Parts: sequence; structure tokens; C-alpha cells
Amino acid sequence: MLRVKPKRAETTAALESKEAVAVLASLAQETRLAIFRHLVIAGDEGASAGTIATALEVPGPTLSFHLKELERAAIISSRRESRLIYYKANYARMRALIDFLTEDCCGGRPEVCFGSKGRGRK
Amino acid sequence: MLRVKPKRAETTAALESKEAVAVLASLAQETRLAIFRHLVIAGDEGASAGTIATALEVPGPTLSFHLKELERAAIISSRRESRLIYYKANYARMRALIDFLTEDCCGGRPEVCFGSKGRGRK
DNA sequence: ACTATATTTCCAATATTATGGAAATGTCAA
DNA sequence: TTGACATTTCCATAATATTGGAAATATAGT
Repeated sequence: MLRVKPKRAETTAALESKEAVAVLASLAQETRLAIFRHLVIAGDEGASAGTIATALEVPGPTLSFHLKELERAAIISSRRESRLIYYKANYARMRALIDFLTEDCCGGRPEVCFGSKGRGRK
Repeated sequence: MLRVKPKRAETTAALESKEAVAVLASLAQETRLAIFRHLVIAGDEGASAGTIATALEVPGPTLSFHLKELERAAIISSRRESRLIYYKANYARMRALIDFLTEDCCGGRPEVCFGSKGRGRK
């Protein structure tokens, strides 16, 4: 039997309003959102800068700029593997963002957003 | 027993990537996020521009600019009531954003973001 | 050391966004 | 129709973000 994940993958720190703005801004750009989506699909291994550049047809310096923005917001992380630098999505951070928005959206009035019972998940 | 909402409050249209960027951008600014949060708390009646301006201490023209941005992204809506203009949060739109992010984050690998079973809600 | 490849930093041009005073508009009451 | 109030539009300024070529840095193979 293939136990997938006994508990949360990474620690989920709640987002402050300022931080939430930063994460939102990091995703509020077409190329960056495309990068993030690409990385979600790439999974845990992530994808190298070159692979991303080719897939999304973005010039190196432009890609590098956006990768840095995403990393600054901690919505992605990177590791070097010999000559390649692999980037990977930070799911915990995305989850924290979703949780922040859920609180923002539903704080006090969950019924309006998610029906009479709120969300299943705490 | 107090049945709160039999079904969804508003129709929830799924977000396109471009639209998602627009909604993200509309919230990716401190003042605008504060406005939105204020409106969530204000509830269905919403809050007038003046009320918001006073509460958040934002000059009229600046507020007006941000309200327009939020409205352009359809994350809030407005109605005039005699001399006042009331703004109110569009919960359905926020939900659509959250759903978009959830798909983006978890599409293919829900276990990574939300534990081995995904979210309770569809 | 030299070469090739991957990626980044530097930098300057361009584009977009945010800010708020002054003036315009819209609404109502007298 | 004048006056008071709420809000917006106009507009100039300032701040921030995006873009990509050229040059720099990092790593590995020969």
C-alpha cells in the first residue's frame, strides 16, 4: 500500500495581510502565473529554468526576473543541480494564500461563499 | 432550525487565466485589499464610499481610483442610493478566484496541498 | 587553461500603476 | 435656483514593474 502523505507536506504559516499582498502580486502577472502553473504540473522534481524558458517561450533575462519575483514571495523555491537550477512550486504557500482569501472572503459570513455548512476542511 | 442558504448565492462562473490575473491584481494592493475586507465585514448592504474613506483614511480621489479597479475586476459592485454610492463585495467572484487557485495549486496533485483526500468541497 | 552550456546580473528603455489637489458632476432639500 | 454634500473625473507627478540585449558568473567536460 502506497501511503501518500501522513501529514502536511510543509509547515503552513498563516499569512499576514502585507504578505498576502506580496503573494497575490507575485501571481498577478500572466507570465508568472504561467510559470507557477507549469511548476505545479512539473511536480516535486520541479523544472529547470531552461525547460521553463523553452516551454513558455520567454527570454532568459525576463524569465529570471519573474522567477526571482516568485521566489521573493516564497511561492516557489529553487535548488541547483550541477549546471541546472530547478524551480518548484511551494504548495504550502499557495495553500496559505487560499486560506487567507477564504478567511477574508468568508470571515463572519461563510454561508454566502460556501453554502450553509462552510467548507469541509478546517 | 435555521436553514441559511439552500443553494449558491450567485452564479459562479469559472475564471480564465487572464481573468484570474486581473482579479489577483485587483487584490494585490494594500489599500484595495483593505477595502475588500472592509466590504466583506460590511455584508450585503455594503458600505458607502464616504464610510470607506473615513474608515480607511484614504483621500476621496484615491479611494475612487481603487474602487474602480476593484469594480473593473468585478470583485465588488456598486449601487447608488440617493446621494450615496454603496459598494459591496462580490463573494461569488472571490469564490471563483479561490477555486481557480485551488485548481492551479492542486490540479493533478491534490494530496500535496490538502492531505491525502483533497478538500471536502467539490 | 579552454570551451561549451545554463543561468543570472546589469542596465536602460518603456509601460503601467498609484497618489491626491482642484474642478466637475450628481443628488437632494429648502 | 441656490446651497450643501457625496463622489467622481481630470490631470500632473511620482513610484513601480516589465522587457530583453549584452555582459558577467557558475559549473562541468576535455
